[in-house]
Amino acid sequence: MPELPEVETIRQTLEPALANQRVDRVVVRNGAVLKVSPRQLRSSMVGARIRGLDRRGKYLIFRFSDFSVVFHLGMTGQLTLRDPSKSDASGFFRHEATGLQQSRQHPPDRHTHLRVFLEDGLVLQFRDVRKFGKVFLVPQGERGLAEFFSKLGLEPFSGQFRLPAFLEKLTGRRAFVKAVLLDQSVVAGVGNIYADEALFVAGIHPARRIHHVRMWEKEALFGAIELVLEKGIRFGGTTFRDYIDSDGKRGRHQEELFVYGRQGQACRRCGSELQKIVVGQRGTHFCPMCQPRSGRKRSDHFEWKGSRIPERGKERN
DNA sequence: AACCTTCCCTGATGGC
DNA sequence: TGCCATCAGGGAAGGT
Repeated sequence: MPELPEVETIRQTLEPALANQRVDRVVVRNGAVLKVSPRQLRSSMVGARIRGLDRRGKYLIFRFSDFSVVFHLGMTGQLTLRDPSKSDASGFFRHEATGLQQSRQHPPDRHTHLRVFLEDGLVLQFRDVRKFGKVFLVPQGERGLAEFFSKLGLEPFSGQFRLPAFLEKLTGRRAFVKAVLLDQSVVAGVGNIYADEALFVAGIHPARRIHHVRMWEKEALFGAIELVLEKGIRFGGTTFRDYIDSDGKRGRHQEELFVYGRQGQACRRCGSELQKIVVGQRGTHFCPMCQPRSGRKRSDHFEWKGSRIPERGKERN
């Protein structure tokens, strides 16, 4: 599922191809994913120029002069470019850990709900098998966007992502720490993969209640969130990279995951068998040794340097 | 207000 | 081989 690092990767790879291009034509196949009428979307976009691509949490923002078109990719949403003058790739590839389908340049099919034709001939295609994705038309630049995102939580890598603000968001809450991480009004952009990864890095059992998590653990969690998101972006996210790049390079993040999708395999840090449980209706992966239910002792806490995994016995810094 | 459950949707998977 | 039940999961909605 596209989370912050995947959406950021998409943003980075799409922006150079789309910035300052004029929209020539908009074709809607299935309006189910649109939170605006096809007619209104067309009349706004056609003839207008894409000024740039921004991101907020898991939302991708196409900024025009007088409005923005905002995408949420849901579970299976894809935004891809197709050059009709080049031959299409055949078939789809399925990512083992995330289940996300990815494709190289592909012809529109019954899941391709929206196509945006650009002045240089490229076509931006929105494809979403499960239709959990959404497309919004947000009026008038900053004011509209500020209102649109008013309930969204702290934005990682921004000036607002600071420890005191994070702690403030946690006060008064008693839910599972995993559920709190998935709550987009706390930290924007963390989904199931990166929640599990962050809890592993912080050494916190996902089914502990947030109000029982110690202050030093919350501090570790704060740092862990930024660490795993940064790492996800650095490895190009888990999915969309290679069909956007023409050289076919694959993202490598799936090979770097600590716990997500690795149940039954050995913990990269201690070698224990990783487990999968259900927490708050979500599949949850963790290491029973590194993330004990009762919490780690502070003296056993370890600092992470970058994304390197501290080895056992060498974990104190 | 915070929390929990249900629902949306479709392809993959497993049992028989 | 075919058929059906089950599962995955982000976020909105509705109930407590």
